[in-house]
Amino acid sequence: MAAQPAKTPRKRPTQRRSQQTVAAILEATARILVDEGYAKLNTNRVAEVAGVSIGSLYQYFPNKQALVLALAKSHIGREIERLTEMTAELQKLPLAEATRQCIRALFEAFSVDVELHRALVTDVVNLGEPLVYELQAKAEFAVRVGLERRRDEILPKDLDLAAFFLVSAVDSIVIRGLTIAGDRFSLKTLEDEIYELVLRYLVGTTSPAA
Amino acid sequence: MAAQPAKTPRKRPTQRRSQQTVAAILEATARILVDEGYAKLNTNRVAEVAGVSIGSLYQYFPNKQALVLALAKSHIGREIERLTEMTAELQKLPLAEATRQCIRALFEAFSVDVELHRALVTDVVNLGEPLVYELQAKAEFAVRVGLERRRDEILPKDLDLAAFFLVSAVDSIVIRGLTIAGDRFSLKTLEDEIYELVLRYLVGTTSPAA
DNA sequence: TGATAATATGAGCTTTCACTCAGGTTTTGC
DNA sequence: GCAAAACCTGAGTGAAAGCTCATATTATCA
Repeated sequence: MAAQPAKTPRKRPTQRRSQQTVAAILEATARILVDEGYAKLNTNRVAEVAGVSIGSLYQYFPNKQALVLALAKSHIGREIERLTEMTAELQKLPLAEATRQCIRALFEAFSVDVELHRALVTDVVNLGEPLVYELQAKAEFAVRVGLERRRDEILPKDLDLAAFFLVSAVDSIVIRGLTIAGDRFSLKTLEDEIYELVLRYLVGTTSPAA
Repeated sequence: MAAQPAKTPRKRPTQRRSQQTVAAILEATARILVDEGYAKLNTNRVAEVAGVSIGSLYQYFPNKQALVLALAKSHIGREIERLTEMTAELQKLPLAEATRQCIRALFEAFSVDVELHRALVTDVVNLGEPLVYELQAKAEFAVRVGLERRRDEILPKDLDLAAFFLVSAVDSIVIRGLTIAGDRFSLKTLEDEIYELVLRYLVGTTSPAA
C-alpha cells in the first residue's frame, strides 16, 4: 500500500470507447465489493476483472477511494432520484394507498441490487463520507413531506421523529429481509407485514385495504 | 500485506501477565476499530497502542482476521448473554411493562459502546462470518419466546415474522438513533417512541402505561 | 537455587498493493 | 492521409503491513 498522491485532476472519458472502459471498471468494482468486501478490493484486481489495464483505471480515477466513491455516488444517486420522483406521485393518494405504493416501490428499487446497496452503505460509512447520511436525510425529508399533508390523520406528533423512525425501520427490514432472511420470508409476506407495521404506527389500526 | 500462513494453533494465555497482554491487545483493537475503521487497522499499530510487542500479538492471535473475530465474539457474546438473562425476568410482566423494560435494557446495553457495536457489525459482516447473524437469530428467538406467551393478546399471527420485524426495526433505530442521529433526539424521546412503535405493532393501540 | 516453561521483544523478511510512466494503439478532424 | 489528441498498456517502484524467529526476560516449582 503506497501513497495516494494524485487527487483530483483526471481525464474525463469523451469517446465511447473510454466510456465503456469506465463502465467496465465500475461494474468490476461493484462485483468485487459484493462478493468479497472492501477489504479484499484492490485496484489491480479491479482492472483485471474489468478486462482493462491498471493504467487505464488510473486515467479516470485518481485513487482507490475515489473509485469506490464514484460507484457509490452513481448507485445511491439513482436511488435518491427514484425516491424523489415517487414522492410527488403519491401525494394525492389516500394514506393507506400511498403507504402501500411506497413500500412496493421501495422493494422494486432495492431488490435490483440489494447486495451492492448493503456493501456500499457498509463501506462508504467507513470511508467517513456523508453520502449515506445524505440518502437517509433525503428519504426522511420525502417521508416527512408525505406525513405533513396528513398530519391530522396520524398519531405521531413529532414528524421529524416519525420520519426518522419509518425510514430507519423500513430500510433495515427491507435490507435484512432481502439478504440475511431472504429464504425465510417471501417478498409478498414482507411487503404485507411492513404495510401493517407502518400503518399501525401511523394510525393505530389497519383498515382493510387493497 | 503479507500472507496469512499460521491459522489455528496458538498459545493460550495461562498466567495473569499474558491475560493482561491479551486484554490490552483486544482493547487496542476496539479503540482503533472505533476511531478509524477496519481498513486502517493494522497489527503493528494494534501492538503499539496496546503497549505490547508485535511478537506477543502473534503469540495469541494467528492473524489479523482472528484478532478482530475474537473481539467480535467477546463483545457480541456479552450482548447475547445480557439478552438471554433479560428475557427470563420479563416473562411474568404484562406485555406493556415487559416491552418498556426490554427497550430500556436494550438502550443500556447498547449505549455502553454503540460505536464498537456498529463497527463490529459492519466489519464482521464483511468478514463473511455468521457471528452477526447469530446475534440477530438469538435476539429473534428471545423475542419470539416472549411473544409466544402472549399470542392471544397480540395482532401478529406469524410470530417468526413478527420477531424478525421487531428485532430488525428496533436494532436499527437504536443504532442510528445513537450514532448518526445522536444529536437530534434525546435518549428519552427515542425510548418513548420505540415503545409506541412496538406496542402499536403488537396490539394496535397504546394503552397509557407507566 | 537452579531448571524448565511461559512470556515478551523487535529487527527484519516477504508479500501485497496503490500508483507511475514510457511508450504503444486507436480515433478524430482536417 | 496525416497530425494531434484521446486512449490503452503493463512492467515496475516504493511503501505499507502481515507475520516470523532468534533471543531475552520473567514466572513456576522442585
